[in-house]
Amino acid sequence: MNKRQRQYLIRRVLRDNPISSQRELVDELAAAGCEVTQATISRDLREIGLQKSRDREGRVRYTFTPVTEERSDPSGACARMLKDFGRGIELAQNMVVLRCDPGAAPGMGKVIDDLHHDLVLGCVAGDDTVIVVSKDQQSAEALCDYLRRLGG
Amino acid sequence: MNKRQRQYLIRRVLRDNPISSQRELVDELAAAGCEVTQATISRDLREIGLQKSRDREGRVRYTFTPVTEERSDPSGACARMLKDFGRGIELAQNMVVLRCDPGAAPGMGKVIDDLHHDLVLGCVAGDDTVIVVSKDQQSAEALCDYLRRLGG
DNA sequence: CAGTTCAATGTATATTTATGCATCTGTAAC
DNA sequence: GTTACAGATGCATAAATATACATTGAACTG
Repeated sequence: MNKRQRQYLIRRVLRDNPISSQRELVDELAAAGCEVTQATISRDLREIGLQKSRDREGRVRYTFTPVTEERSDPSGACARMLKDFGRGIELAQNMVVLRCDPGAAPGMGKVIDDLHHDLVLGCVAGDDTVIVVSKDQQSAEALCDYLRRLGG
Repeated sequence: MNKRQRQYLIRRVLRDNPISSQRELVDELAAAGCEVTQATISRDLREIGLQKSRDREGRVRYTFTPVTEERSDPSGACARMLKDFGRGIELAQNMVVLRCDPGAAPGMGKVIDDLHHDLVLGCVAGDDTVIVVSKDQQSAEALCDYLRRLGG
């Protein structure tokens, strides 16, 4: 179990379990066969860009707030995010509405910004929704197709 | 200095200063003539809905992530938010784009959701931008007017 | 007024997270 | 093979935040 595998595992565990402290996460990882200390987890979370927060109901949760690694491969990064966290891509007038896992939207928005795609005028990410704004409906359609292909 | 005044002061201080711990905030408040302990600050921040987070550059910041007090007066709450944090309201096709102070967008989005306004199909809040989606351009124009009036 | 209740707050402490420092491991250079 | 170096990690602890409990004071009731 190397660092990269562990960080991937962390994302999976956090996505699938309600974790409210690094201590719990250490236990979950151990159960999954990955024994590391809280210190390592602390560093991992920072590197991945995950941080503790409360949602609107006050529940504690770790959300994905990207510290994107200035990718040399923006469309690859975007494709990976779409595959990992995407839940649906819809067209709405001159916009494309992306649904994704709770907490993942900011990260999604970041990789879309990083595409520097001509058809993207700008995008805003909430918690589980990203709205990507295009010039007009026609552009949005093309963009929507593009993103769907990217997401597989 | 009562609780409400103090919490208002906290928001002002956090908006105007780079604060990275409750300890610092305690000091700033003391300098402003409000002497309370870290424990009180901790409780205040939770009540207001402010939480520590890191922005994309890794800087620590307190952001406004609302625990809105099920207002009996949604449009009043919205008006207050617009006055306190708003920076501009623009029309864009079938959308209204609200700019606001960094970190304030989620709170802004929440109070707009709470309006349950007929013209609002939905909205997504980023960090300093809220996109409010309406049915068509005409509706968006009406909505834009409404919000501008609300914000004074 | 005495008694009751409740919100606000401080104190002390628990809990959670971050980090300085030492160690280990693997790789590259010689 | 040996030395040098860098990244990853643990250990111990510091720093930051949350909270259990006690206290106070204001508002209300009889």
